[in-house]
Amino acid sequence: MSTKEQTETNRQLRADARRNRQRILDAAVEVFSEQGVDAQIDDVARQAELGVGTIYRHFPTKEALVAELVRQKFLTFAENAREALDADGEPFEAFAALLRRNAEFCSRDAAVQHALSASGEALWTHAQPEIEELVALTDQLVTRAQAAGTMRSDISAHDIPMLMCGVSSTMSHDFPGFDWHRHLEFVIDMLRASGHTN
Amino acid sequence: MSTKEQTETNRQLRADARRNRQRILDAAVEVFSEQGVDAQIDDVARQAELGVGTIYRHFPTKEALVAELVRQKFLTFAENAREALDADGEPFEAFAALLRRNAEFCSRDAAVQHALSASGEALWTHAQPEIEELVALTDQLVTRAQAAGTMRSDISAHDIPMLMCGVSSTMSHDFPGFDWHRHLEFVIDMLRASGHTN
Amino acid sequence: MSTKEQTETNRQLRADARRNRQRILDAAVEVFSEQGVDAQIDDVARQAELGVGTIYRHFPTKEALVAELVRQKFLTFAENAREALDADGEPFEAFAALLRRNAEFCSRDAAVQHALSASGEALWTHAQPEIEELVALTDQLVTRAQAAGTMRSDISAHDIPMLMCGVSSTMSHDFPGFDWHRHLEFVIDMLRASGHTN
Amino acid sequence: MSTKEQTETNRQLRADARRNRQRILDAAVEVFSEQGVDAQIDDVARQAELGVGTIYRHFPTKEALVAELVRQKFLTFAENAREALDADGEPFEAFAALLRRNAEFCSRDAAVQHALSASGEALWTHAQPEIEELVALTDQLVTRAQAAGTMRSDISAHDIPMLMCGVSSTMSHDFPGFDWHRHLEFVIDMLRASGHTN
DNA sequence: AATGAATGAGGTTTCATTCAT
DNA sequence: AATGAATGAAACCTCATTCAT
Repeated sequence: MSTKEQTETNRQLRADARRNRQRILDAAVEVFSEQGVDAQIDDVARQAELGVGTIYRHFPTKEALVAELVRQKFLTFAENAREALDADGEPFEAFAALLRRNAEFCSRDAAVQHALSASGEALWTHAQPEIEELVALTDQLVTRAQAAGTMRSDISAHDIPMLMCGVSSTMSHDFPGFDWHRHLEFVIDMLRASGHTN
Repeated sequence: MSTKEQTETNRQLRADARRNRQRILDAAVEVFSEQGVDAQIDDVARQAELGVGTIYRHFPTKEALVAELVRQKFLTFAENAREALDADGEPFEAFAALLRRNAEFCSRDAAVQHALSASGEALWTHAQPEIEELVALTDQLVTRAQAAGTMRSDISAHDIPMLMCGVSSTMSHDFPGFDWHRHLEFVIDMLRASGHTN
Repeated sequence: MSTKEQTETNRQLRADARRNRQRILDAAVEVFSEQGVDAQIDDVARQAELGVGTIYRHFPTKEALVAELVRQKFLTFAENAREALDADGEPFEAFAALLRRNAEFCSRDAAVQHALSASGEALWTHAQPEIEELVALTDQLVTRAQAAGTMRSDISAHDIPMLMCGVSSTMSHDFPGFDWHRHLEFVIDMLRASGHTN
Repeated sequence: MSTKEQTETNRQLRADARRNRQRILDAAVEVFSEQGVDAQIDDVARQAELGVGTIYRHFPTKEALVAELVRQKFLTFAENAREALDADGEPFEAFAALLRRNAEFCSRDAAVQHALSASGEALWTHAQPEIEELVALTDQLVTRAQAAGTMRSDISAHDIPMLMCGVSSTMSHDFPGFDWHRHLEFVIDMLRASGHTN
């Protein structure tokens, strides 16, 4: 077998493995969203149409799988934040649009929400770099909006995940009267510099 | 055994039983706060210095015990709300004081917070009467503050548990930068009629 | 319930538990002897006619169960050695009788034999006190027989377990021609001071 | 492809295959010696720097691989025995030298020792021819030494593997005071005709 | 009524073996 | 022929719940 063929074969295999890895992550989102993180790995395997062993080949423990789900969520948040930073338009409104986008994204899979409430710090540490980037980007967005005078000046970048986490908690409780869209708009209104309505 | 002795024995037993029931609830708060609702019944029993069997005499399942914890929490919320309704002073400030008091109460035991994120609807239904009373009282408090012109007029009684639930979620994450006192003050700001600062 | 009754009840329960503990140990000997230490805990449970959980209540891990089996074996060795020390008669012959007795005892359950070859040091450490006592007693027996001039003078107490371990290894292989009785007699002959035949 | 090319390719492949087979056996000795026969096939593959699939091409099951290891050990024993038979010098001393040589050889890889204690008869049967040859050669060596009057006359060829197996068991236990060199010398003493010291 | 030992279904994880590339 | 990803039966262990004392 020539070197080229060898390389292509390897790539092929890796592509296969990579596709399975994605299948696992997708299945995990699906299953954990429906049943909470206490769902069984066997159910994830069944959803992914793969053997349990395959999951354990990709993720050494169940916790590692959940941690990766968390990381991917923060990765998306950070990507969205980067786009918001590049976007034209009024800084505060761009920021508000980002919050709505991220909340919408969260509402589509409850998996990570469940995960975060149930589990320990190991989850945060795995996503450390992504979290740090998100905070840095948020800081830029906040600073820019405050400079424009359209965001409350006493808001810090750290307040945003805290408030958004609150919005997310509204999503995961089906208590009567709970409405995360409404919760989010309260938050956005509060962040806006008083006197500035859009 | 004479009737009198029988009665005294019964009284004795009932007093014992009542005390044990309370020991169990206290132990459950302690243990679930520390370890989450996934803590074992055996741990609750050990903390209560009782046998597991005794817990099952008082609560048919683990879920029933957790549900009772939830109910008691709403009971306290309702009691506090009743007191706030009786209190003198500016209606909005009285309401804000209630929120601070309830949040403080929540922060002292994380048990229910953990419980709510992990479990299903059975929890809500067990506490139905207490929840309904709480909503009714909240409605009165909200209406009164809105009549005084110091609370945003578009707030409904249902928004309060939703926003407070968000504050509670801040308590149960030890994410860097999270501070539930700060979150709560943001919420109070959200509720206040614009132009009215205390 | 009176204090006396209470105490009796506890004793009753403990007696029950103690009997089950013994059932587990007996079952473990039976199963590990037949199938080796790789046998499943479920099989031990079935043999003991108990649930798996009961085994795990008595022994935290499978290894702990095996370690206890080892400890009990050394306990018996030490008891036998103590009896040999008390026995009348020629010191070397008393010692030889002890070796035959211990070997016979070993041959009746191969469980520990299997265990020792398969597992690590954790096993030794659990039985440390029993091993030390056995060595001390062996030392006395050896010294006494050497003083009587009927045992080779260059033998040390540590040689005995080493040689007996060799005899045991003969038991656990069903290689054609292997005969542990014969192996043991070679060992005893070798230990005897030359010129002294019984 | 020309016939010549075909042949060369085949030769190439066969040489490759032979080299891989040896790599596997070497890796197996290395890994099983360190971790016991419970080590994973994946570990053997990693040590051999080959894929697991390649191991399964050469050996149908894990047991077959272990059995081959056992066979090779007996092969070496038989070779050594043949050399001992050819050697000049006092027959008993030549035999003792053989035992020392074989023990030394065993002590360098504990793999087979571990294997034998853990596994069943399939191992013996695979090595049947080599074992039979070893026994035949041992018989000649024993007879010769007995004829010379330097070995106990009641020793049979079957006693030798039994006693040596005991020495090997000393190698695989790191129990305090165990010393296989010392054990081996005791065995040699057992075999020596009384009154003949070297 | 209280106890805590016993239960066993069910969860996570491992690993010999197969098979697509 | 070689690779190593995939498989899934089977192992260990947990824990809500039951039940004999």
